[in-house]
Amino acid sequence: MIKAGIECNIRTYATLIDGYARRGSLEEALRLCDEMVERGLIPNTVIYNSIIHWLYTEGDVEGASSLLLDMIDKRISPDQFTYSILTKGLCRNGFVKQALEFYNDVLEKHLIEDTFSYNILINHLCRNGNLTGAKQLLCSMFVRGLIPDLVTYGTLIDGYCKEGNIESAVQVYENMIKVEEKPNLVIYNSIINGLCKEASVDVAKCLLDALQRMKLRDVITYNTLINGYCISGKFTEAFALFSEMRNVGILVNKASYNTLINFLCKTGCYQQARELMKMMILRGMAPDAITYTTLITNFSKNCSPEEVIELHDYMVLKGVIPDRQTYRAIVNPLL
DNA sequence: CCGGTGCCAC
Repeated sequence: MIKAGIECNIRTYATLIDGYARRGSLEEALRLCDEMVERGLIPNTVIYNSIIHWLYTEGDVEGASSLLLDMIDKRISPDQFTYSILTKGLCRNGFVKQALEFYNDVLEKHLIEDTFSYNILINHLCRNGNLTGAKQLLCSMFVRGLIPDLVTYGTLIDGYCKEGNIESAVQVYENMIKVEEKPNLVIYNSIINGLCKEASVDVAKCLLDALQRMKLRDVITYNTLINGYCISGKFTEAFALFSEMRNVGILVNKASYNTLINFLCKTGCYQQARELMKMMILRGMAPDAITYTTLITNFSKNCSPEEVIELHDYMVLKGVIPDRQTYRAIVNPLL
């Protein structure tokens, strides 16, 4: 663009900066910020939002905070994106209480009314098992005149399903239907997961068949049910479903393999588990940190230290980035 | 140009 004499504007830089940050190159993103300033362009709210978001994702709460202060200092006004980014950043780094306080503060000042931030808070309360708090937040949305959307309902349904409280999940589902919201695939997947975890795999399978007829299913639907079969000890069905995916045109992913590898390990089939890991490599999928943790923890309990180290070396050679905790706790002491 | 939900481990 520069060579062609087309001027790069803030939007050009914002796109590049977010792209680099998204790919994990925060340093390059920050370098581009400097570059644009040198060219007389001032980073706007969008750019600040993007960088703050990716700093939080990396776990750099301090870096994110100082950038926020810098933003305020330079009188670049935060918007509803900023608030939701802060809400999620605080939550995911363990500051759920602060996030709630922050959000109440923002609401009291009538700065913003935003479903996104509510959804984030509800999600984190659910994950911490505080379904009562999550439900209260839903109520306070109504009080503030905010309309819950599919994500709000889906988040609560998932929360209740994970808690094993199918009755409440159904209640939320029915309320959702009343306000004319049709469930989306994400919600169906949560329900399938809930059914599997309370040992109703067969009901879950019926739901999958129904979704199949509507052509409404994806790799997560299948993975969830494969996991459900594994939980119930139905390996034949699990592997059958794994094979069936190819026929219906849904590509297996790393999670599909990881699920089966885990349950092969749990039933003592360590060599088969390792073979399946090699199979995923042959299919062009490098093992990930979860494959690594699954195999290493199970091998360390049941196989020789040499085998564990050999396994570690092999996976690293194939491109895995070892899970730090697993490496420190298990592999490192063996070296 | 930036934010929210679902599958796999510990």
